[in-house]
Amino acid sequence: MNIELMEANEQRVKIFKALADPTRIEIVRTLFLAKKELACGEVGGICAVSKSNASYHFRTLREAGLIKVRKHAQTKYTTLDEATLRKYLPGFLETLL
Amino acid sequence: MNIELMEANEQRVKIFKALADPTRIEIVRTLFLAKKELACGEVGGICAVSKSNASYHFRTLREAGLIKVRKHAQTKYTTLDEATLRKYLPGFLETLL
DNA sequence: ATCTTAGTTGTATGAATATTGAACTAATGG
DNA sequence: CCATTAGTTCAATATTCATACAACTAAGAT
Repeated sequence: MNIELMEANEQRVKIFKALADPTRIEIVRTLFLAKKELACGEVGGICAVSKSNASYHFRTLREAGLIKVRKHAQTKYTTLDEATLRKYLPGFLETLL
Repeated sequence: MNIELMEANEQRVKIFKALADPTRIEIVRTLFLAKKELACGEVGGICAVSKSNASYHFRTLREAGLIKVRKHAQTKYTTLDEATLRKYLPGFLETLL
């Protein structure tokens, strides 16, 4: 059982855990469909979550490499990290259409 | 927020939960690479899991629609459910190569 | 019939996750 | 400087999930 495979599988598990939640699926779906950046606070407008909970979901997605963050003033704008998605889940985003 | 989307997302969450575990990733990977059926008891030879634990993992995968089961005598042979995989995760299996 | 083999199910336990609310930091605007 | 806004962090709680072990069912084999 080689080491590279184990590392790749760890990454896969992290990604699947990150997507194994309805709120986070909705975040990813919104980011893909709207083709625009999303701020943490806007998530509350999509699903019914508190801001601290939204922050937690964003961190989970970020740590899995699924989103990237750009900071401007107090606001953090997130976008999908397409490189990760293409590497580990090619074709997945299109199934959200 | 329409009802069809919510149902599809529930299914997505179920699938991602099912794949969010190293043992189950290995099972899926083995089924794909070996291109043969796998019996519950054989899982212990791939990862270090007890038979009841292997049974639990198979149930999780089956309930997510990721594997199909064929029974012969006492043995249950599983294969990937390619329809589900193609619908929700097209291109994923190939990333396991 | 008895023994063995393959798998399931129940219960218990510990680990990981999700959610909340309050306190906090950092940037902005008056 | 003070108030506001956006987000993070912490502690507490609730829920879900993974694992183990024992008891069980079902199908064969002798």
